[in-house]
Amino acid sequence: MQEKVDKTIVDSTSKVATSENEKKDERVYTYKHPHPSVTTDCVIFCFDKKDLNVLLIQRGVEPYKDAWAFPGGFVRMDETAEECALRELKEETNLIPEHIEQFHTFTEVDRDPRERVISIAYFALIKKSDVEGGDDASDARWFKVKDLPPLAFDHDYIFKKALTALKQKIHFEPIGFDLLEEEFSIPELQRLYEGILNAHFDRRNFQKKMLQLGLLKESEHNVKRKPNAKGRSKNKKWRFIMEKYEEMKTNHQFRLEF
Amino acid sequence: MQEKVDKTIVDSTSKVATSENEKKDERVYTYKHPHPSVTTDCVIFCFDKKDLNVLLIQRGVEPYKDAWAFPGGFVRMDETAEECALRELKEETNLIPEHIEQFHTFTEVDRDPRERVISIAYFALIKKSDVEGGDDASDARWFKVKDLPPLAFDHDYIFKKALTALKQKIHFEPIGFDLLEEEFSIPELQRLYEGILNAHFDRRNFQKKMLQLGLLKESEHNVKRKPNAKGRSKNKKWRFIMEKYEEMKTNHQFRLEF
DNA sequence: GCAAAAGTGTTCTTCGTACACCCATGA
DNA sequence: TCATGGGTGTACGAAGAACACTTTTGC
Repeated sequence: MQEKVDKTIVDSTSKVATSENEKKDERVYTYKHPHPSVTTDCVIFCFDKKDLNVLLIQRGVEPYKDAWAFPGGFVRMDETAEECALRELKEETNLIPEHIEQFHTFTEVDRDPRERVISIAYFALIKKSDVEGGDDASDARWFKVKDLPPLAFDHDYIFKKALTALKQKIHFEPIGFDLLEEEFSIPELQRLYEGILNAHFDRRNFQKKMLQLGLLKESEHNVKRKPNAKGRSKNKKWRFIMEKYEEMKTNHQFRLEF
Repeated sequence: MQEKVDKTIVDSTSKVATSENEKKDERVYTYKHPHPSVTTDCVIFCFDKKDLNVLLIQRGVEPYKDAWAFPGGFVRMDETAEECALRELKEETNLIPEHIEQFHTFTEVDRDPRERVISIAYFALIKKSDVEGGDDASDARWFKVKDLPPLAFDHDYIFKKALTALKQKIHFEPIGFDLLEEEFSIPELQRLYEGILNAHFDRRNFQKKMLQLGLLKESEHNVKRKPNAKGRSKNKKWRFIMEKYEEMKTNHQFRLEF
């Protein structure tokens, strides 16, 4: 009932800021109703030649000591969940993703054995070239999606949902380019799609479809050939035209499907 | 950093269950770190002849007194967010949805002026026949999606996301049937799709596509005609075959797209 | 009785799919 | 030099889109 809801809100608002004046370590926060902890977890994807990879961090303490888990941490009172996810990512792995996206919130009562923890989960995409430089944490490692170790907490389930969300999303939006370098070949792009969707496409049809979308342009660095040279040319590189995509999206002309 | 995260978890675990023995009203919950409140909000859709509708509840107290808002409330410590959404739905509107689905979690720091509140949002689908009987709350009312009043908090934004999520979902899964009666005509189904997707389809192509999916069967109550009668027959009713859909889904044969 | 809605099939065009050869690259 | 991978075009079939007439239904 509406009355009840608002009453509850008023109640729990009455936080007794017990000890603003005490020593910092002894400050506590008191509520008339129990509150869960809220964290974010981040499934970071990176694509390397043929394989989709995710970044895991090995836990140093109980519970699930030595098990692998996704990076994440507690949402602060002055930041949104997305800001939290980005901050934790930076702190724990020194990575700044090309794309980040909330995909699900996990709320099973016993998902953390210590206390009630609700986790808002994100998937993030990163280029391989961005990884070199970042990712200096010794307890962090990349794993092939097809070959993951056992994960802590409910992170197996989180991963499954993350992969599903990624697959769904890539059906509709050109987020795959966030996993590739600025310039890439069509076969690279195809391996990416095949890796994520766990499928196989005909090379020629894949290329035709991608080029028909009108979102790719040839790199200026491609070697130019004589107008009627035959057979294979040098490895062609392409670029994704973000502006074109934005334009098509606002005009509702965009439609990708694989 | 991993260390820091776990330390934080340990800290905030040290909840001082201050007063299990005191009078219930004076019991308080104390944490070493501030915790946000966590609520669920529920965007309930219902389809009526030509229009998609949502259920809103008029607020009785400040803030946003008299403004309209989605039903929802605080997540209890012993229930998942989905259980909470269903419980609140039942309590506030006496409705039991055909389908409920989490679509986004809203975490803007100032979305509630009183305190930090994170809201896990669901959309729910309900048949019109289920509404009659439920929905006895005097402060609740159905509104056409195309004609909503101003909403409380960030509920305008929540609604926009809910509608987008519903549109996305109905592209891929036959959840539209949860909004229709057990038996329905093809034109009814078409109006539903057109209403949700805000589009127009050719009647004959729509029917062809729907029947081709193989998920519909004729009602046994349809009047039978002579084998070679001409012209229009009586209004035909159809049923959705859930078992067939499940079968196709497990065999990865299903593919809907509008 | 009349206007609005609903049942019904065919044609054309578009898109997806299957498929083969030649050449560059690097082991 | 040989195997692998990459560039390129065409023909066929399936699916989507456009489209008219007749009958029922409800005002």
